[in-house]
Amino acid sequence: MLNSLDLEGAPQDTRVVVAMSGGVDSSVTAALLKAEGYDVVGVTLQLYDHGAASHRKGACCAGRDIHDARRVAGDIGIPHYVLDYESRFKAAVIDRFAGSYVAGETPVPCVECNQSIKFHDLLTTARELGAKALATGHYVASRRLADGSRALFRAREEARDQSYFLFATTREQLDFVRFPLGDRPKTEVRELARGFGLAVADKEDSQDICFVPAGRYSDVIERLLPGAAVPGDIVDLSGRVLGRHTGIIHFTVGQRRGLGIASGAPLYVVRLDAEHHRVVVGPREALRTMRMRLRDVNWLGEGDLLDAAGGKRHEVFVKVRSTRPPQPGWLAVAPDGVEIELLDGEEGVAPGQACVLYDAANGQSRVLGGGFIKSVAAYPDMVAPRPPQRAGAGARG
RNA sequence: UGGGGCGUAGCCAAGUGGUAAGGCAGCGGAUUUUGAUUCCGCCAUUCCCUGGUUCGAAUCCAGGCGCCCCAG
Repeated sequence: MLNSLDLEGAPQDTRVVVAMSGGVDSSVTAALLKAEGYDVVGVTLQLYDHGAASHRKGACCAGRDIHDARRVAGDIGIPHYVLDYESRFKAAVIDRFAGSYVAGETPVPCVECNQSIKFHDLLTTARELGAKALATGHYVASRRLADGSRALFRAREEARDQSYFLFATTREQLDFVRFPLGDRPKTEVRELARGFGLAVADKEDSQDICFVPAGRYSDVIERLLPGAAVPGDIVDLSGRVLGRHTGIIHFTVGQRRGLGIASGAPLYVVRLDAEHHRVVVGPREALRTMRMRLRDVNWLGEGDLLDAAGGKRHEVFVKVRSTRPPQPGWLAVAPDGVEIELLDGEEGVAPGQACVLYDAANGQSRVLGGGFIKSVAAYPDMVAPRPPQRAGAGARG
């Protein structure tokens, strides 16, 4: 008989470390497990600046939030530790973030953080503390399969689903991590928070990059890597120079604002050429990507990726950003990596971003894994004629 | 200094007597636990200048200034 965390033993004999950010979700996670009788230990990671970001709304893991986490731990009666992960976080997340932009890519620091801090270092720490599991407040679900291993699924509330940021979680990590909120809607979590009398019950949701204090991520890069912003040309798809920019680190594929070029129609960043410090711009149509190559693929579907693909195309549903539903596509294992083809294409697909794969378009589909986008098919290759708007599309319903 | 054309916001541009469209750029906000996108809002008391006609002028007239083109 397994307990609510799919573990052997009674809750009171089961130590669980909860990663507490100081926000509502992780606080409720801790309170929930404590209420069930688990031996809960709260751990908060101090990840960056002590003071600078402490009063900023929607941040986590520094200053004010650490105090909130400590207070919640005290209120629900669990031991609480604050661990200094600043240098680890800087090396694994912030430095790589900056390097990625300099290389003309667009990083997803939240994935890096989950991958190398929360589910790596913190997981090790949890084991050292004698925990049988590490629980977080992420909105994602994991379920025990027949063979005892665990699989990852989207959250019940699709709008809250955070699986995009967790695709890189390995099977081993998945076996140890639990997500008690994955099947609960946010409104219920807020209610639980009030029910438990948590001080953070009405705290605003976190958003934006946590370690960027005032919203300008490029300031962080320039502080970290002086001289990283190299001015260059803004060119159109044919190479004609349209203007100048102050550094490709200020841009990402799909971006419209900030180009400062008045042409009749809006211009979007189509590609970043790090080697020549050029920003390539074009019309919105040029933003559509049909194919991409992935690196550092983490496969969480059935069996081995090669077996799963079986030498042929494998139907998948694809997310290239957190805020859009999975789109239909095909996965193929090529000699030089995994290639994804999208049926309808996506706009503004940037190298460096995550490409996450699912087994269905809707509902709590299973996360099949994903990878980082290494390259996208260049625009000229992509002018494959799109079918005209189906006039009768509505008739089929 | 012969002829022709033009001058409206940072850029493009509609408006030919009735009280300054629109697009782009920019700024601000909403949305978003990555970057973007998207959406919403703001953005010329004034039309190169001066004078005139008119109840009323970006629009008509005169003069000036500035650009552009064609010139045997």
